[in-house]
Amino acid sequence: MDTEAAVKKVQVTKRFFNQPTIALARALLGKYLVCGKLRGKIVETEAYLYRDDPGCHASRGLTPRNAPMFGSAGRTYVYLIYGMYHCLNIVSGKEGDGEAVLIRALEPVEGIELMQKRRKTKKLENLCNGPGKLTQAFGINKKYNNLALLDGKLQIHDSRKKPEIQTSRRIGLSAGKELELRFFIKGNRFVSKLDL
DNA sequence: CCAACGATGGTCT
DNA sequence: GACCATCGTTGGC
Repeated sequence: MDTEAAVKKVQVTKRFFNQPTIALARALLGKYLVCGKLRGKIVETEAYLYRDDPGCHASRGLTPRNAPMFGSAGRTYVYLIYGMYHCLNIVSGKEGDGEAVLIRALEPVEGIELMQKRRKTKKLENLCNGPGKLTQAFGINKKYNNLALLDGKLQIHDSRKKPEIQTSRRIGLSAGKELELRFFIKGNRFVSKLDL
């Protein structure tokens, strides 16, 4: 009873984003991504690091595309992948580091009808169980790039629950595929891939 | 069930 | 011109 309504409106603090990238990738699990009336629980993330991570967009220096990654923590980095889909990241680390956390999957919570319409399917498990799917369901595109999450149209809301976290290699990379930098809520059926 | 493949266009060399 | 932090479909079992 209680707190469902109250918890909904509590954003994380600015301090929340100022933790090391891997810690943030883990801390984001169980939190809520909120965009207008849409709301989803974050169930899967990946960390992208500056040092010794050839899979990171920032690993070969600043370019026009990856510039948001070198900004301050708590901003978005949205880019187009395979000419069709967008990926949503949350910039992390210290300014100039070039690190970020990729949001890979959500458990749909509110605004499910709109998600179903945009994704052209009713099946809940198929609405947000992948980085390209969740941006489609939430209507996230390049216009959402390089925006501050605090007080913006995209927000992260808090949750007190501490989910049980499982790790694996990251998905879909050629370089840096061996690193154990994927994090997801154990047993959650909205995760993009359960094996590995 | 699952492996293979094509779509599609921005980004960087 | 090659690469790509993906996804839906297809065709096999």
